[in-house]
Amino acid sequence: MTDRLLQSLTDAQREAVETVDGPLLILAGPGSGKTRVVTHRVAHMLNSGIAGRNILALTFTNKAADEMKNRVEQLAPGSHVWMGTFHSFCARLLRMHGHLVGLAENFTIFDTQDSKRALKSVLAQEEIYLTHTSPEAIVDEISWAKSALLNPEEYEPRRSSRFTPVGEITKRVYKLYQDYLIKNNAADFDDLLLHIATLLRDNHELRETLDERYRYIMVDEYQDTNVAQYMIVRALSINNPNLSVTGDPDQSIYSWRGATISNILEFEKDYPNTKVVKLEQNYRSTKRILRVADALIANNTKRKHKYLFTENPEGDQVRLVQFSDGRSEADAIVEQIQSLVGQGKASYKDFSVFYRTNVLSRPVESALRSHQIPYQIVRGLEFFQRKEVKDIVAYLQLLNNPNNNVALERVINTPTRGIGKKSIEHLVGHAHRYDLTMLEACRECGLIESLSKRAAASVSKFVTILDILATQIHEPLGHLVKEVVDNTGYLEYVQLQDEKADEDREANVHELISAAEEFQREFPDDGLDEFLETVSLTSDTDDIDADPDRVTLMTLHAAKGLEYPRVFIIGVEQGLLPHERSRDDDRAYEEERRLLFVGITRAEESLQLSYTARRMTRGTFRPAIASPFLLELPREEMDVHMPTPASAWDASGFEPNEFFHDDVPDDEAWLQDSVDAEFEEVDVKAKPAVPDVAEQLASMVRPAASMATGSTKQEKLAQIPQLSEGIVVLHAEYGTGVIKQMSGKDEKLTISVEFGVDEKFSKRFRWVFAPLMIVRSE
DNA sequence: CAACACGCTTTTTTT
DNA sequence: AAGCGTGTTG
Repeated sequence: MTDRLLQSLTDAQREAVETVDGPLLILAGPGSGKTRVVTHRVAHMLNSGIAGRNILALTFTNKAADEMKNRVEQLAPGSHVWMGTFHSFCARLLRMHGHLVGLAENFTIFDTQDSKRALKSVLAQEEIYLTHTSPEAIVDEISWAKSALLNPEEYEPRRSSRFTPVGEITKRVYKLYQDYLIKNNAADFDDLLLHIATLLRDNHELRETLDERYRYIMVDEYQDTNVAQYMIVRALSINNPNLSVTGDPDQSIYSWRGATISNILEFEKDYPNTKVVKLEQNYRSTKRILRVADALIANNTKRKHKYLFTENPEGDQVRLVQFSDGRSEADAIVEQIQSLVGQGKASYKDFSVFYRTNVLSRPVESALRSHQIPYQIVRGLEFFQRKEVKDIVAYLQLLNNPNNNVALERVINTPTRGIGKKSIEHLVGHAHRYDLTMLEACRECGLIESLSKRAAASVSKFVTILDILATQIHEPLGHLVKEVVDNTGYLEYVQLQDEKADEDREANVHELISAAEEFQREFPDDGLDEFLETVSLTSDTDDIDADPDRVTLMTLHAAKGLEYPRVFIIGVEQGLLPHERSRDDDRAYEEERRLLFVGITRAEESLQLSYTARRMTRGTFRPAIASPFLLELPREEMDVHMPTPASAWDASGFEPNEFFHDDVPDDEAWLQDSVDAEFEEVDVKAKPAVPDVAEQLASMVRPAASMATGSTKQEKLAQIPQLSEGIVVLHAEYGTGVIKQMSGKDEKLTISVEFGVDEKFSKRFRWVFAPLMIVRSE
């Protein structure tokens, strides 16, 4: 068996598979058979007598985990290897050991939306009104801190947020937010990692037990691990440093989520006797596709050169096409697919379409639908994120964890039952005053004087519904979900909405019931805890209606680790790829390039990149400009299709067929022109060197990251000389104001600031502590 | 005091 | 599409 396993592998691959003990770093270029190596390695370990329960394989996405599970199952059926995402692994550990950090077994996992609501509750409680930043920005900042393993005490604003109110506010609310989560018996995504990392650091006994239990650990996509993930892996590999990681620095695309590429670059330093295996031969793509990818990525400066080669055929040129707009782009692609499938040269499952942002999928979707081509979309509008699904799930979460105030506030008036904003405010106030959960406060609604009789009656009815449902909590999941839908009258509520908005939310409710039934069939021993965990940590219901032969649509991020014979990458445009937000940041810019690199290297046989002349954004057409990355691609490998210059800007008389004539300019002037045009546009918009006050103030409405004032105590002290009466400052809550009065010195400096446009009001602050920054000094 | 309709805005990427 | 503020109706 083992021999057969090894036979099919190349020398380099076999070396990786056979290295079982000790640290192992597998540097795997795209298409180098990494998944093959990892799965064969697991099978090989099992064959050499290592128990499945001692092996842990961690991935980033559920897709990657499923893929691995399936392939290991084929090679070594019935093994008990724990394969899953970091987050699901940590969630399972936290079910067992959560009490050590204040979480009961039935804790709820808050998704991004829940986290935001939780933060809003905290802000409301603290009476913090954000005028110059957003809850999203604060949640993001907390998320960043958590993935860097900074607890509320250790947190200091990071570089980019230090000069905005975000840093100040985060410092103020991080701890409170965290306390709120614990009170709700809840953990956000980052907590799953943070709590486990903290536990492993502080609890030696637990660390040793788990280190011993998971003696062999494999981590996929190691270049995308953040500090928390790094610490977890490290903590589990001290007594048994049999850690193997795979990765490719050129495919690091998650730094925005806190991934630190140094984890992979310094792996050899962390683990002294590391064996390094390089997988360089590509088995996936044609020579041409690989050369295009290589030429592109060579433009990254912060990069080790890597040799990529393939023995695959030369293949066709990479197509580069300009379309007039997103619709013709979508239509043409769908027609290409239809035509190739019609000729019997390909089937639907060979095709996939990648894009930078989720919105770009919409025209492609509608084109596919109108041609009745089967397709699947990887997390576009995520099923479990839809309002109707989240509502039902919130009921389930509340039943499972009565401390979950976020869920309660979501469902207390959904369907509407006469409990409005004011009533909820009274309930929140009551809960806060007597330190109760929202549910407890609801039970006492008769005692709350401020609550109207009518509202109190509604609240009582709501509590009764919950109590009835609570008796069914151990029923089979499908039944339970149905009970929730029935008892709350949710279907009637949703039908009403469907009629008005011409939607089909009802279908989604039914799909959720099926999903619950399906889950129960697959995992008969699991209950509500596990179901809700799965719901929180997965985003699509892929395997429910699995028609295997369909076109796949996904973002470039989601595409990592996958491969398709025929790939389309749409919207390769300035502002999209590279994305607008990476414009001023070299490192982010290079990450955008890696993103395109990842996309290109997914293709086996054929690849088409496209951009448009104008693209619909937020309801209006804007001229689009070809991505500068396209200029970096080797012209001799490309097959360029573009319309005559005149028609590019004249959408009216434009037929899709016109795009495919062969009237291609010899030089790259057309592309260069678009790039120049962009530069001109930038120059026009560029801020004057010395902006006037009004303009400065206007730009403050959305504070830019580049504002040059400080906010640590040291920096605040250093700024004092700049202060004087009449100076304009920005307060995180109150906005801009003018310094009216100053007293005290240094740390004791107290200033009084007048805010407000029509209605003026003044506040006094100790300068070093105040969430204030200098807007304009003179 | 609640419900609903309307317009405005918002969004990079994911667990 | 969904959240938010605003205005109207009940």
